Amino acid sequence: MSALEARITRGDLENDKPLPPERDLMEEFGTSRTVVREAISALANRGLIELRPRFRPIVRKPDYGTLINATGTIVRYLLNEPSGVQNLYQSRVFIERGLVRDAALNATKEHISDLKAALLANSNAIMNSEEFFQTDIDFHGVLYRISGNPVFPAMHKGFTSWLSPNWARMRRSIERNETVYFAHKEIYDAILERDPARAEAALIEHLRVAWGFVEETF
Amino acid sequence: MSALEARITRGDLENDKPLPPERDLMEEFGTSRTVVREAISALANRGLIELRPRFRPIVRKPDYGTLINATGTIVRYLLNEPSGVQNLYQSRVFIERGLVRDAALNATKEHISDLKAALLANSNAIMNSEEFFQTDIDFHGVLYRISGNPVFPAMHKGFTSWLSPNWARMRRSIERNETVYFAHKEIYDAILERDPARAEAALIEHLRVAWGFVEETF
DNA sequence: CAGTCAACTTGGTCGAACCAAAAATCTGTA
DNA sequence: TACAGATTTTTGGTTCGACCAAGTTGACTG
Repeated sequence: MSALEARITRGDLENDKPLPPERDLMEEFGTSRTVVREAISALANRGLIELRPRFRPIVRKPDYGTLINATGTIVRYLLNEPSGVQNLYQSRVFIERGLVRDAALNATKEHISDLKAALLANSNAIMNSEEFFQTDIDFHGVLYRISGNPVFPAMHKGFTSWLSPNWARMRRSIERNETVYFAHKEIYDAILERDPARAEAALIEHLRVAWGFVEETF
Repeated sequence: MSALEARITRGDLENDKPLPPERDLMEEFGTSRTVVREAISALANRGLIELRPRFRPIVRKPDYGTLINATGTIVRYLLNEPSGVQNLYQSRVFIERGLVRDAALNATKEHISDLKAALLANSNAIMNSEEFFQTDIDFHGVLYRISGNPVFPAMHKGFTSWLSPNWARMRRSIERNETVYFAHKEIYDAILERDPARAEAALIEHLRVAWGFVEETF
């Protein structure tokens, strides 16, 4: 049963390597194949194993990303509840407010440089809404990375994948891209000037406006 | 397979009610019991179903708390990795910094009253380290509730359950309880005075000191 | 009417079997 | 010998039937 889980978490099964065949495992644990399969599917649901049909299960050392993946199903359900989207979006705003404040206070030259590059890519994509969407995500992604804590990039991945369905419905236009770009620039400038309050204010305004764009399509 | 999941998320299976027997489900979906069982265990692993041995599975409408429960296994693994605990604790500090800032800015009279009550309970428990531990958690819990966003209390539950193993090892004493209490009071006072910067500073110092208490026992 | 015990229900496990696709092996040709 | 194709073996996915033990139900008894 969960002895299998132990074998994985203990690490005596290497990462990215296929699991032993089910028939070997049932012999090793002295149990039936039914039990082995249930254990495997349980581990797969928790993200410790990657399961492709007809292929040997692959051991995945869990990282903060698998955490996000594992929660996907439930989050998607919660988003369908009253104010589910709002609660999540509000959480995102909360996080990013803290992130930009910290960025303004602590960002290194490299971080600033990354941010500038993301901003440039953002600017270059204004005419192409498809591409702009991605550079938009990337710009915010840099903010999450500046924290230096791997938890935050994972959260960013979660936010984007969970909220993008709503986001994707948004009507796009070059003017809106420009609006977003200038908002990003304002955030960048505030960080450059080491002004956390201004950075936070700029971010709040940015996400408020963006939320308005999304809401408009209900 | 996932048609079962649909039946639950669609809500035509009531919350807190037992699932139909496996043998009925296999008839309903025209599949074997093995498949039904795998589907059920999959849902259980995601927290949509509560599974007690020998009892009928109980449908659980997922909330933000089940999200935390579902991630427990993976988080516990991540905590065993290098700087896993540090990453999580740092995330907690980050969140609470934002929370106390917002509390200082937006807390209502009721919130302040709740906080005051939590502080009082904290004070009353100084002589009893066991009880103090709980009131300590509760005090921070109020901070999470003030946000008004159900995501945050769930995060609080996660932080406490994930970090408490480390926390529990901490050597306790009345002096330390007093130190913690005064730190809480400082945070409370700053919120009362609507001073976000001071509240944040007090919280940072508080959690820095507390971390030191924990680290001391490595 | 309450308590008890037997019969039924139901989740947990097992074993055997079959299928299809992947992996490994073999074979024949160049 | 080397390589491509055919063949065999392995292996995951699924089904069926059976058994056990614990929970549930209900009838029977005092």
